[in-house]
Amino acid sequence: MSIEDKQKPQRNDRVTIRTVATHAGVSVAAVSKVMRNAYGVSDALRARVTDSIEALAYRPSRAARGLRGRSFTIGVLLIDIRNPFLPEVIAGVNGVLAPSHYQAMIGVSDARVQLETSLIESMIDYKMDGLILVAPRLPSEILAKFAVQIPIVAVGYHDASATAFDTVNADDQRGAEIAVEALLACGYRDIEMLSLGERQGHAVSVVRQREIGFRRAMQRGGLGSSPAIGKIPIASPKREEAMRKFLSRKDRPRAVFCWSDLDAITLLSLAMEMGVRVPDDLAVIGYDNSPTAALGLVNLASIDQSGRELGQVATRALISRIEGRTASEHIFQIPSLVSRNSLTRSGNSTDR
Amino acid sequence: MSIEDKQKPQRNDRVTIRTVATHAGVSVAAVSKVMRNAYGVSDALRARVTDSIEALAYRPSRAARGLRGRSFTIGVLLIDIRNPFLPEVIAGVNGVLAPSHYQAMIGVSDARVQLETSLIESMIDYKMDGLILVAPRLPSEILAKFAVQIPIVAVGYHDASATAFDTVNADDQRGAEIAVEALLACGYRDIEMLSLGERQGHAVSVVRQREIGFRRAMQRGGLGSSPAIGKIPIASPKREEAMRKFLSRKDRPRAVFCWSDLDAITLLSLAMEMGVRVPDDLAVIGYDNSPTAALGLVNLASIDQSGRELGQVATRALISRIEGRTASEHIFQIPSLVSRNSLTRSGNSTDR
DNA sequence: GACGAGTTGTAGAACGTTCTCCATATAACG
DNA sequence: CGTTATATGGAGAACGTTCTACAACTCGTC
Repeated sequence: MSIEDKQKPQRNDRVTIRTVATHAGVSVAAVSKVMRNAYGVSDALRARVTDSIEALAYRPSRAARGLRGRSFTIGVLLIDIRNPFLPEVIAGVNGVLAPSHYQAMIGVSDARVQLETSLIESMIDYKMDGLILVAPRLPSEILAKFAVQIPIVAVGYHDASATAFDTVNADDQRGAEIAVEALLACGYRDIEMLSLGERQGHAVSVVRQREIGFRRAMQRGGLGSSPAIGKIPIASPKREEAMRKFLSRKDRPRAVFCWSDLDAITLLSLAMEMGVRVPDDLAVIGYDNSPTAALGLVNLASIDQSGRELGQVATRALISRIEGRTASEHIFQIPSLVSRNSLTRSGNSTDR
Repeated sequence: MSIEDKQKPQRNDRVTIRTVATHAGVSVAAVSKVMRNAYGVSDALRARVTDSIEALAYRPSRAARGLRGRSFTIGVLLIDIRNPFLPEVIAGVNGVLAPSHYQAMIGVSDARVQLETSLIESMIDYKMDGLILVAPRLPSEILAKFAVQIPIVAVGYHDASATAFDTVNADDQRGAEIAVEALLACGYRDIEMLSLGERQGHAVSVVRQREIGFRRAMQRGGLGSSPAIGKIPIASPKREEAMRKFLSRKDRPRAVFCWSDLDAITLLSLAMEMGVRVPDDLAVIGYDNSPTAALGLVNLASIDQSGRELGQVATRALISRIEGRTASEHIFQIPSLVSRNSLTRSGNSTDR
């Protein structure tokens, strides 16, 4: 009320918790209590404070919150923003988060381990409340080390033995089996898989899981003990080259299971260009059931794992962990087949 | 056990600036100076401190930094993560940021003004150093209000009169003109545009700009003073419905310019299903030159605006603004045509 | 030797929250 | 009326940085 007070208001025009406290005629601690709806607040006080908050349009500073307590933000780490499967996961996360007071911040690692590490560290340094890592590249021990500092749920990361963090996956082994079974049911016997040729592909990755499922289903179907699995490079000039080579092989198989729609669609495209008829000369089945696969022009049969659902489940798991759960959870979803013309002329879509 | 507890004032094992200071035998302020490489540090001191930082694997807390000074993070706001054009922008941003000490955090607004506002506020509350807003929905006055609190660069937002923030755009009017000119050059005269039917579509949006360019080029080509512009709803059941209706019109035009590849590709797909031959019955030209458009199966002619480049330019502009520039900049890029089979049989791709 | 100028390092006050005590007021009980 | 329990509000110490003063020391220079 004295001269000092008169001189102070000229500072910053940011509305802080102190501004609210002054406006409501209560202490800073009281305002904080109301915000966190902590114990020991009378209805009258609560009303007065919420009114002031409203009137001043006060928003707590996330930075300051993070310094002391929770920041009400969860970090999402994406390996690659181009894969059309990932937006679905985000949609699922945002859907669950929307009605809550949490918000998602996304980091994109471009599949570089270096960047992945530094993004995770940044998110920890921001004191985010939890992390959803989508198909991370880092080994399990490292993730476990991070998980000590912050709740973590890994999506598309097969490590059911992890105790420090949760995992949410579609059953990729089963998905591959379903694909093979569908091909067998259509009468194809000469089947190969086209997988991803990555250097750092560890056993926990979805790709390796799909390979395992592929092998098992092939053996179970009596098609040899070590079925052929071709590797497609990631980067662009070599990628198409490898596919063309595959398509022009004289001993090209009759059907192919492709690890991802991303590659399956390009394969379909190149097949058309090279005059290889689908499905008459080559049946193709992809993975992810991406929007593009559903296009009439493309009409690619694919294994559907609902990215949206994966995102939702992961978010719920993360929140429960943030709120105190310590035992780790490992959740599986069962994928399903979406049949289309690339599998057989009587797919579920238009056939001309 | 209890003794250990007593002796454990070491509390959390987090390495802070204080830990480093103790380890190096200097003051906290000295460490801070080295970090910020501020004036008044001897080589000897610097060496000692950097050694300690290295030895302790110290990372400054972003939360604490944000509370006081810069946080070395820039926020990117995406309207919609599904549009394949946006990942390109992100790639551009990350490319420029990678060698610097800045990092990008992404928020997804799903085109909801409410969420857009709250994400921007959150990013401000995190004391991020700057914001890149991609195709924001908020009106210019509101953005200007935010821009007082934080440096802002808007991408895909046509408001060259804004003084509070920068804009980076492809020249969408010109892009539409190029599309029309290409159609004219192929001999088509009966041309319509398919645009986006959005309620809140304000004049600054790229869509409206493309409409303006379309009209101007049509008039210039002597094709009427108010050429037809159809509107396609965003949401999924009505969207396809509107396209089918368009395709089955008896007075269907001979050529169509579509505001986005997203819709153009679906249109192509539906055209095939309905037996409308492209380009023989209907020529189509899209916008964005998305990866899918380039597929042999799709072969969609499209206007290319390099999203990557847009992202790069925007990031550089933002950094220069963070580092002190106050005069606003409004940058334009010129788009170009990528001709493919949907425009004419002699597109630049395979024609059989 | 006194004085300024320059250089190098430090103390300590912010920043805006959370949250643990602690003080006070009121109610309950004997 | 004491005494004790219980409900309510507040003081103030963190949290980990940044950054402004300022202290201390070294050189020249007059």
